[in-house]
Amino acid sequence: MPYPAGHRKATRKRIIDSARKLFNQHGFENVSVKQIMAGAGMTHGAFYQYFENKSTLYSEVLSCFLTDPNWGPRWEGVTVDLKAADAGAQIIRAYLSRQHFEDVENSCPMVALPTDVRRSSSVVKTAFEIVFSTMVGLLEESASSQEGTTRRQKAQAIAALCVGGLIVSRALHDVGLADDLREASMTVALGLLDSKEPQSPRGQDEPKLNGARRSSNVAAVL
Amino acid sequence: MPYPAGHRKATRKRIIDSARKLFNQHGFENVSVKQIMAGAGMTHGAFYQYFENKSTLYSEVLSCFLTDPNWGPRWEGVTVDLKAADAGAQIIRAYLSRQHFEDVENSCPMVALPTDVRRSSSVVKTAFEIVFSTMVGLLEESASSQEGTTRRQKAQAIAALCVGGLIVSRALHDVGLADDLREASMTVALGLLDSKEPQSPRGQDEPKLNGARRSSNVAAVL
DNA sequence: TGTACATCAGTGAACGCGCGTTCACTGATGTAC
DNA sequence: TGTACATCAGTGAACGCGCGTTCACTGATGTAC
Repeated sequence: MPYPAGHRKATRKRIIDSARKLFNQHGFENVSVKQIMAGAGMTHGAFYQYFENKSTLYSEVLSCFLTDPNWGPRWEGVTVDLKAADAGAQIIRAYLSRQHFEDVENSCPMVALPTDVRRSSSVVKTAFEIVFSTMVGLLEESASSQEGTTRRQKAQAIAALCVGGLIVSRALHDVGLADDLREASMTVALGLLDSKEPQSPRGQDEPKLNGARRSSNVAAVL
Repeated sequence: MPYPAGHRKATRKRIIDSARKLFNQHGFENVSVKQIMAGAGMTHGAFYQYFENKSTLYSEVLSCFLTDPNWGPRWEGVTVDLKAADAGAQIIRAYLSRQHFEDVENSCPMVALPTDVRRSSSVVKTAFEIVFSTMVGLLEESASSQEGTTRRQKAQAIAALCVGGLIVSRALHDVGLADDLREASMTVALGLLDSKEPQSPRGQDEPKLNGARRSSNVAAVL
């Protein structure tokens, strides 16, 4: 067997990593095979020894945000401790941080690619759905219920607010307005997380911190 | 002067209308000049008698959501009365309606195109910003302030929640989950609009309903 | 009323270009002896 | 230890194709007389 074991695996990872960054910056359709392979330090011909075609690469890239814990993007200086009591609040602060706003390359795929996903196959949509559901699951553990709103509904809305706040911020021209929106989204999201049923005493409905969902690889989706 | 007056103007409108629908469905970069012109009932050559090039068409299409009141998308069976006392709630319900979810072609550009806008010129971003600011302005009039949150911040967050809720819904695979998210976003957004400072009596901070912003053409942005 | 005409909206062949994909090849590698 | 070899990762020319854009043209129109 020529070439060391793991050589192919490492090269494949390099291609997917290059594709992820380029997709985040330019969208699915605006990135060529040549660009992806150049980003991985190779020429375009080698691509077809790793992937059947360009389409199959799409869902594979999205899936990698889930399956490999080491590939989860980490925005400079932003950390989230999923085992902390205020994990939900930490997720919101990290997601709507200026670092995430600026780090397009390593962005959460829900922020950079949702409109591409809408137009894609059900495989891609399913991968997207898993990312979203994982985020909702994490937030749900920290959320409290309220009159007319279940914890799950609240968690879904908070996730939508985080994603929407960042997407819209990035599409604005005025940087100051973008900051305002990002911070307003953060304030309101944190408020939603904390707000309780007025009549019920504080302290019930406390998040369970040791759920099975808190495996290390889910951190990667953020 | 050959050809009746207004002929060119009508043709131009047909091209922009065709482009708007195609952009909403496939994104900026995935629509060809040939497709746009076919949608307007012409061949591709005529395009350059109406626009300098394909790039300049982008911002023009976005701008049309603002300037021409008649071009504002109306989702089947959904109406908003901006002069009503509950205008803010009506906007939220219309925006997160199943009709808007399904009517991709006539969708709000903030839902269909934000990731394309992020990658575009400052002209396009500025047009996007105006749409967003108009929506925030309308919501602000219906919103109440709350401890630690100004009415403007609340309105910004509600807008982000509306946009984000719909974008994410459309990218999910499971239709039931998409409905859940859309309705959860709606419930929480309406709750945010209504919620008041607990200590202060209800009734202060009432929205002003006759502001100068309530001109008819702003309806077009929704 | 009828005809010749100037105008210009729209046509479609042609251009250079970059795309996704194929494939004959080159050459770096670990193994066998 | 040194050399010949089989393997296969990666190269880059070539393909057909659709893109944005150009431009010589066709033909529908309202006007002048």
